[in-house]
Amino acid sequence: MHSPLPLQFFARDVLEVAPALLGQHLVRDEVVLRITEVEAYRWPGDTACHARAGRTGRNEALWGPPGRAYVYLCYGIHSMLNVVTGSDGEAQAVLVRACEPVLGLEVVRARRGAKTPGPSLLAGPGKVGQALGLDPGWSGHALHLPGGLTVCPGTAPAAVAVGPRVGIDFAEAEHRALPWRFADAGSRWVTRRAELRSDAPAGR
DNA sequence: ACAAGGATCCTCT
DNA sequence: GAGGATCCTTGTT
Repeated sequence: MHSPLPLQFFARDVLEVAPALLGQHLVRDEVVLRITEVEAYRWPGDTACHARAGRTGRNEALWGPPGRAYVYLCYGIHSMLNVVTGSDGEAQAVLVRACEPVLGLEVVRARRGAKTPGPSLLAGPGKVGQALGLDPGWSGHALHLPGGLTVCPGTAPAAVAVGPRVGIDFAEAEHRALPWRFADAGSRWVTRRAELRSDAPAGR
């Protein structure tokens, strides 16, 4: 069992934290998942960010202190896990889009309904939330304190791939084009590889 | 109280 | 690779 990453890890700009989260572990009880793909969202200046709707009950955790979870329901079905970054009062977060299993594969397969093996088990943000047994009630949960769900040190990727974010056709063209999606270039547990570029990673 | 839209997933071709 | 399923949140009436 590891200690969670400290608060200051999350209390940085989202464009620093997002690539740094690749390879880290999401830990809930006996289930451990290694993060392989993330996206950054940051308000203002990003019409894809949920903060565009203003401060609402649904996105309250997004505006709160860093190191917390922001879990929202998408399409009425999927619980999407975000890690809040920056400082209290800002609205920025990292969406976890994909993971690869480390421990607790049995539990993950049970929660997911044990379909076909391989990356389809955990490649996709709705799948990650389901595998961890999350729902919007987890919004505001501290990820840097022991208990429940935490983010713990893992193994960093050898190379990072970058590309535009997925599923934000509603946003302005300028924001759709931002290369704010980051993935472990060496992992198969990633969605839509064709849209990623493996050259010079951003951040750091 | 109602209509609209959505940071997706799954099942087919 | 494309299309439909699915149902909650939000803003408006």
